[in-house]
Amino acid sequence: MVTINDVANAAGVAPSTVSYVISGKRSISPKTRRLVEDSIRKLGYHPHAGARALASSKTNVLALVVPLRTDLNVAVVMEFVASAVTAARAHDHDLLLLTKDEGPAALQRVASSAIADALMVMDVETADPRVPMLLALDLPVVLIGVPDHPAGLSCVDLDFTAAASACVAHLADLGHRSIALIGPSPAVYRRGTSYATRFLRGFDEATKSRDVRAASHACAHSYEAVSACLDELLAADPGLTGLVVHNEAVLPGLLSDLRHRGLRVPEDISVIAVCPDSMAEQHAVALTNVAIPAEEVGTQAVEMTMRRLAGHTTPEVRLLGPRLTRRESTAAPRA
Amino acid sequence: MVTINDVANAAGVAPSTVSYVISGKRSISPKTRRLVEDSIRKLGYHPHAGARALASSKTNVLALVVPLRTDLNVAVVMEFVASAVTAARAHDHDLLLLTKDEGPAALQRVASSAIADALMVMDVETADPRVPMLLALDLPVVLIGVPDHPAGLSCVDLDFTAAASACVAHLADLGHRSIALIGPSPAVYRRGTSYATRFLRGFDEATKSRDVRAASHACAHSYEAVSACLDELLAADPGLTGLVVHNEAVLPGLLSDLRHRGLRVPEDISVIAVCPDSMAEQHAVALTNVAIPAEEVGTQAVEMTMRRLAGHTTPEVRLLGPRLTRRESTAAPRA
DNA sequence: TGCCATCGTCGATGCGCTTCGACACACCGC
DNA sequence: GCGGTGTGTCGAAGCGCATCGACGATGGCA
Repeated sequence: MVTINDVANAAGVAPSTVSYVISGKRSISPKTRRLVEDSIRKLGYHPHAGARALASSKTNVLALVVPLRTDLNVAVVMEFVASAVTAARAHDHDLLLLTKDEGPAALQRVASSAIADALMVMDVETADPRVPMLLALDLPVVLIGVPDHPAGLSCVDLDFTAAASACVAHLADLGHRSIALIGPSPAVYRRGTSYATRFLRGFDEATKSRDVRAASHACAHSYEAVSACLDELLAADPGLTGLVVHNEAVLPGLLSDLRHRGLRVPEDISVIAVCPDSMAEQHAVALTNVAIPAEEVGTQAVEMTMRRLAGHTTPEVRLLGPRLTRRESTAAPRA
Repeated sequence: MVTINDVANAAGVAPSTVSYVISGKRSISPKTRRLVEDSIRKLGYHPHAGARALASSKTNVLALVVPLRTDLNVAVVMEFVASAVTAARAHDHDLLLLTKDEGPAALQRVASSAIADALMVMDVETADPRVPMLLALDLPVVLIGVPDHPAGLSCVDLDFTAAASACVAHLADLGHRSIALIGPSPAVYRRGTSYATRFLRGFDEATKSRDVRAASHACAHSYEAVSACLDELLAADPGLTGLVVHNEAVLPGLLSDLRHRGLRVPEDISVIAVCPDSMAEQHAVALTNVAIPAEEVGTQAVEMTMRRLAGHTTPEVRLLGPRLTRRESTAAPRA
């Protein structure tokens, strides 16, 4: 292993000088800098992460807590993770992956072992049991999602309430008088997942204020569940002409089931989805959608984290405005 | 921060004794052990990861290199990652996420900074440029996939060649005389992705030996690409009755396109997919499939890594046997 | 020419832990 | 009762780095 001493010897300077060249925390003459940098390159020197962490109490590692559930949208989670890794690397940080399954104790462990400098937490629940612990942790924490009482925690997410409004407004503007929300699986609601709750709230408020008949239904991933869900919704209101789908996994099954029922999209029924754009474009009938900007949320989460690490102490709550793209799956209902 | 000294003081022993209690590397009297363990619990002591890494040159971190591409199956990647994290935690290790985009240099960095104890590398290519570098690294490395010259590297993956054989055999046994492979996107083949190449080879060999007319076609994710792909295949051989789909993302589009063409599954055309079971079951017509055992591969990869870390020096290549499940999407062709 | 301020570099110290050799004590057999 | 063999515990050293105070050199100004 090549150490800072090796570099110092090669360059004919003191180890501390090498350290200052690397960190830039003291001024260095151009001559010395060149000398040191050449030696670093020549020897292929990389500072020992452990030693650095010990001496500086900074690990340059961000921990990310992800849900392992398959009832969440894996594609979105993956996209988020990917952009977070990339953004973290851009700030010279690495990403450590934790699972929600490990529970609050894992957060304790990471914090008190000084494994990471900050925490990013996905799949936040309305009354998330981890929040009090996170507050006590005195590490910077950024939540992806918004719990009921974020207190001193930073949060970032799509504004799902506004997203729901946008969906309802789009359909209502087209003239739909009866629309239904097909939501995530019951388990997601049951544990009070932040985004599901917020979307539902937005949907309820918007349909009420637009004077539109509304129904909503949680829906598991299986084909049977989708079918049963449509059965119920159509039975409850045969005049249903608009569907807001806040459950990406269900889309393929839903569309093919509609076809089986002889319901054409958008002629007989309009469908607007909350999903990544790539997913919306992938269907035979391209879907009107509100985008889930997983990539931007990931980037933002990292940026907020880095700001906290840089000393910004005031937590921010950032809700990204929804972006609705009209494609082929929505139209005015037939008179 | 509570240190090993605090624990030692609280327990009335030397710091080194505390260390030995934790590591179990020397025998400790039951009395002392209890004393120390109580203090640890009472103080909520967690060893400082950096200090530990510095002193022992072990980080208890596994690095995993994942592809960020969206032309790979995100669900499979996610499932793999999830099981790897879980398996790693079971061995008291954490998982650091790297992206393939960072290139070979990132592997160097991780190795020489002593950020991780071992590397797991996904999305391996036939002639992967990272292989020579990995060999030089003197960290344990486990590849997910099999390059042309694994030399001294451990590998684990589904036996895609055998999987292809199984698919062909299933269709041939049912009586199909003309079948086609719909593979991953052209880009995947172009960069020589290990699993795609191996599957194609297996497909070619099996169709040849079973005397079945065969065609194969790379296929991008878009609906247009799927459509064009089917156009070509059906034009080339109107007698086509069996489809082997080695591209999960394309399944929904493919199935709905077939329906549009008036081709019923399985009456007019049989479809067998290579995809996770959950995905196969999710379609209106449940799909006969060869499972992609992402979870088991993830677990195995970690187990192999841990074995290497434990001193097992001989690299192993482990190919998991394919498991075919017959569902509703395959049947004998009509006479 | 002499003094002070500034800039660039150096040495020493300590971060929290593991590990090695040393050591104290108890217990065995003769 | 003595030497010998373990067993359990301790103290010290050192892992590779960041950081702080100190110090020499250089240049400006009087």
